[in-house]
Amino acid sequence: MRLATWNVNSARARVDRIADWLQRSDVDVVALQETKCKDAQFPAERFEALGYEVAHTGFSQWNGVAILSRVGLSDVEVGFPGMPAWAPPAPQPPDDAPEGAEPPAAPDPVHEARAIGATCGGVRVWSLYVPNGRGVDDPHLAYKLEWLSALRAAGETWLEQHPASQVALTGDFNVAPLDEDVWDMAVFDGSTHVTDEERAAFTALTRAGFADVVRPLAPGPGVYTFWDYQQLRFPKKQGMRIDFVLASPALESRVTGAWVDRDERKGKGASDHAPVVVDLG
DNA sequence: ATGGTGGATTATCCA
Repeated sequence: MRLATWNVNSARARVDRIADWLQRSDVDVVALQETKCKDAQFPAERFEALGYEVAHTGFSQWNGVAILSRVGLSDVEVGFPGMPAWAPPAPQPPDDAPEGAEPPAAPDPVHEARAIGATCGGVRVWSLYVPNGRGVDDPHLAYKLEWLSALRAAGETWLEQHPASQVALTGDFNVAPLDEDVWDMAVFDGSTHVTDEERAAFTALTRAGFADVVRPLAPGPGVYTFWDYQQLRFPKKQGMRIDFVLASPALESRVTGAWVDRDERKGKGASDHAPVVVDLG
């Protein structure tokens, strides 16, 4: 069985490329992120025509995750259990607010489509789009760390109760765990993706029993999964390794191959991420 | 010093 993850940066803008890639790459299950569409807009029929079952969640122009599977797809679950919603910080009252005035109401939490799970050929596959922390002083970074912590807690509990289960936590983690996972650490000084806190949150996932099964078979430095559209980052080979397949022990033992499909980043109309592929025996 | 690319939605926000 061949499993993959791919941040497609819009399913609709990329539908031809995704379909072509599916036909070329012989993938049985693929987790997609950043579909950037609502469920009714997701081009499911296109993938069904290629023999895939489709599960998608998305309800805004941002985020959106999907799983396509040609080995059967069951037990679809929208949202990872226990994940926090983004809660914008409460606005501060104006300086000239009268004494005793009602403080501004706290905004409602924003529910986002960042996780979908399904059982595909006996493997529990989770397509995950970890929040972008934006900046080190931005409240989105605290949210990202909470999100990763909740993911670790839920995954850890699951593995304690189902130690023999085959589980893949896969997707765009928006974390570069090692210095070699960015082309130049100096450029990322003071930026998200490389902070100690984000790296610790990622390491906690691996310590909970979810191993990065791609790195040992596609070692760096210089192996990336994302290259910014700006500043010719791809031709200059200036990328980041932020997309991962983290496998439970039972799944890890099945891995026979893994690679980043860098060629898919080439040419006009490419996503800014490349697919990451894992073969299971 | 700024914008630099690309997507969704429409003058911004997001990555």
